[in-house]
Amino acid sequence: MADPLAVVADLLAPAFAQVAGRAGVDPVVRPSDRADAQANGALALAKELGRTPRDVAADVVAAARVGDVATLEIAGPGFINVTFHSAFLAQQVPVVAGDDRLGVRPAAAPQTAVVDYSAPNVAKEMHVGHLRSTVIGDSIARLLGFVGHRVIRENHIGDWGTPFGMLIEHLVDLGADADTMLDSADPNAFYQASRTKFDADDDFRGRARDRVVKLQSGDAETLALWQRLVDASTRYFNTVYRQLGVLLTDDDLMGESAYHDLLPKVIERLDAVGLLEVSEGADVVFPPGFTNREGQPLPLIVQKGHGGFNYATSDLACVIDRVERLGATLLVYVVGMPQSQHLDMVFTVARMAGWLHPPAEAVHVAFGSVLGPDRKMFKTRSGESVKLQELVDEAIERGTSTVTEKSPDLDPAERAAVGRMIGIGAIKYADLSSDRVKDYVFDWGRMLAFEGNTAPYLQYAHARIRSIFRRAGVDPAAVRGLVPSLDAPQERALALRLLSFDGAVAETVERFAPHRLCTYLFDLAQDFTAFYDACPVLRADTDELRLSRLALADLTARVLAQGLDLLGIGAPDRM
RNA sequence: GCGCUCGUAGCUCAAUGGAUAGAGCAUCUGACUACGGAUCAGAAGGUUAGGGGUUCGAGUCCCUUCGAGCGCGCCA
Repeated sequence: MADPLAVVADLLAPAFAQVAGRAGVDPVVRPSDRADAQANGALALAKELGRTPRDVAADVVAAARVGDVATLEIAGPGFINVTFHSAFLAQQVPVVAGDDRLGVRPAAAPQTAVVDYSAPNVAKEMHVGHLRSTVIGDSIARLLGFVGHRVIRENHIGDWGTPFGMLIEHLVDLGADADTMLDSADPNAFYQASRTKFDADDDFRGRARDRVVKLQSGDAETLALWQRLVDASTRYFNTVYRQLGVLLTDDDLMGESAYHDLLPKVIERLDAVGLLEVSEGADVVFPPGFTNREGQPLPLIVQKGHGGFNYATSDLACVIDRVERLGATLLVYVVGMPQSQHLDMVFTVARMAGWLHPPAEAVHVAFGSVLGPDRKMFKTRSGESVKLQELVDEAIERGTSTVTEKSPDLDPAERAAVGRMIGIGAIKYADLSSDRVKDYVFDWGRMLAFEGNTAPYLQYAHARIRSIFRRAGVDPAAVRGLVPSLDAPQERALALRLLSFDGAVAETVERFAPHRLCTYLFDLAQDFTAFYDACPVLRADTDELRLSRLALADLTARVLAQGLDLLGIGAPDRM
């Protein structure tokens, strides 16, 4: 069982090897608009063999044993067009339908993958900036798990550092009122109030600095106060996470504080391998290839002049912890583009120090910004960053009101659940459906539209299929062993698309590119509506054809639901 | 100044170095008393920002110009 394109690639590989006289020639099988697929390998091979591409293609076709899978045809300068036998496609449908993973093959080499995402700060608001990391990271965690990797989610919250001196002192000053302040609707208020006091009050500033020292040295009372701050923020993060429907829980928290004890060790170990240098009073490492404004070597500062550590140190401790304690072989950082140079330097230093070495690798899954209607950074009218909580609330509200309008007969509980699925799905899908390295414009109207490449369109296709089954009175499980008829072109196209889920997931994972999966699901939904329009299901001419089409519809619904789930999006049965 | 990312149809976006650059929205034309019209079929719309190069083949790789955004020693 596999994607038909992968099947034909495997079948062509020996023929290419025979013609080339060596193994390891890529048949270069790609989707095609001229046929079901095309193999482009002959063009590249012709150069190597000093022959014409068409000659090479002819030899490959002659040597290929594709049996009853497909027909091969040479076209153009030397493409090999592949047309699958409909019987082969039909026979593959129940194989995929009978598989819990819907034909998706497990990863050839399962890894232990740490996915670092979301990363909000304690005592601060979550804003749009956290949206992308949270949504993309969650999808990648789901995808990696689905293809069989061992996934460790890590939420690297900002829970350590000098600001905690003033935050804790402010907590002390508030006394009995502290809890209401901490749990107030606006987490920024607490931070702002302490900041204001810090800037205005010399005495407070002094206490805050003393408090940092106490915190660093592990003073029990201070740690207890610190813990109250962390707990309050964690409660707040969790409400947002539950509303967003992301996987993160308290078990995934791995804040900066967790690495605190490892920081001196990082310095020692850098020194031990001879990488540590002193520059302007600070301990630094100079990774090659990085320069500053003046064109001089750019250091990664691991210990400040006054002896404190900074984020580079804790990021290095992170690498060590993930590789050595967790046994990670894949370190995924779902962090915005602006940090690319910093992460690049950290990875480089970690490699130089011997902490990050094959097969372990680190990947920066970078993403662009969320833009407002003016195509500038998404901000409120007053120039503040948009609160994630408000965005989520509005999404649910908008989703719910569309459901109320379109399906007034749903009972209130289901309406609320479906409204949330639509609103949250819309936000997530808008974020995931374009190439993550690019910026995108946040636009309620477009993301909630029922037309076009949106979550509601996909959810609707799913709901419609479920509706067919309710009407048909047929248990979906009963049609899963059927070999469907693929006589109509729409049936055949739909079947081929369904069988390609495997390949779509594979390339999505390989490139950490959820938008590839989105494109696939949109294509699938379009293939389905074309099928639905042209091929009557419940009114099919024969019972056999009715069941055959129900089988295709059922598999479509399951692939849609599974695909959406991998994006972290729900698929309602009615909407 | 140096570095990174982006620039594709009116708009929003696709396109693992492969044939004639594809979708959706909007626009226009058509279909069906509709298995949920939240539909389907079709048309029109392009010098892939400009220039040069590599390649059998470039939106994609390299160089360069222009434009946009973001970084660049003790914040995270």
